[in-house]
Amino acid sequence: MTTFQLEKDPYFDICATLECGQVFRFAPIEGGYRAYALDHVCEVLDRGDRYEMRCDDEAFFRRYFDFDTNYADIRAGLEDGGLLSEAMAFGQGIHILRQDPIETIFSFIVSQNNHIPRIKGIIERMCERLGKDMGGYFAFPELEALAGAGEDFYAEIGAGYRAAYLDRVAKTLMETDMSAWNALDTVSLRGELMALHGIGRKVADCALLFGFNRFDVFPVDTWIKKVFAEEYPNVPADKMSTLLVQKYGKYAGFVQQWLFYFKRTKKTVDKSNILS
DNA sequence: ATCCAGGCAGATG
DNA sequence: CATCTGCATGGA
Repeated sequence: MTTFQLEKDPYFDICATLECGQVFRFAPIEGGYRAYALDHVCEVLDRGDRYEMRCDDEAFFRRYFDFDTNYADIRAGLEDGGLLSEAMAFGQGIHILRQDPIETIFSFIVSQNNHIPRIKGIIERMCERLGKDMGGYFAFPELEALAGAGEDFYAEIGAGYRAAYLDRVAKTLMETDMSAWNALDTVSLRGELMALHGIGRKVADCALLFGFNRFDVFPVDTWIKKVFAEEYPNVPADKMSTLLVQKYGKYAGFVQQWLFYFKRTKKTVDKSNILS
């Protein structure tokens, strides 16, 4: 275990970064969060003027949390003085994590037509039963373990109809040379992902954004559909996604994440206000 | 209880 | 090319 300190920055907030919906393996702890990625773990503790990072691999988590990207520059060209600016202020501390491609592929297959609490549970059970025991937590499973588990395993842990997708994608990827994928342009790489059974435009775009660091994408889910229902009436999700990439350009993925977090969280807040 | 969730594949106009 | 339907599960 190593520890390093991180001065507070207006454009990084651990809560917003983990809770915004891009990642499922984390948990709040006393004074901060514990985040898991592949076989690594990091505790992020709020010390007022700084974050204290306690982790097993400093270089891994400096990259994972995307501390080298200049968010002020990215934001500068995107402000619109309207809804987007409001969402950007709300999600001011979001960093797009640099997650593992395999972990994002399987996580977002699980996510389709599903609730976030259930998604977390299914992924957690995948790790508990197929991942390496790291002593206190479990690693995300190796592709070989995912491919050897069988469809019935995924059904047992509650994956529902996605069980067949998970099994088939794992087995297909075992036969796939993914090493050339990083050299592909975004559209070609999306094609490779969508060729996998159970991965459509939305899951592919999430993997591209969170697992392959492609920002010229705009995953369109039920929440984003609600945001743009008036601006793009009766436009199917995949076409809406293409239009939004054209509109927001090479940083469209950041815009998507701000709007998604804003819309989804605002709804929750509104509900609790009504109840209280 | 009924609806719905970070959608997808397959079938049908 | 566009639209429709079934799908497993469980939280709200």
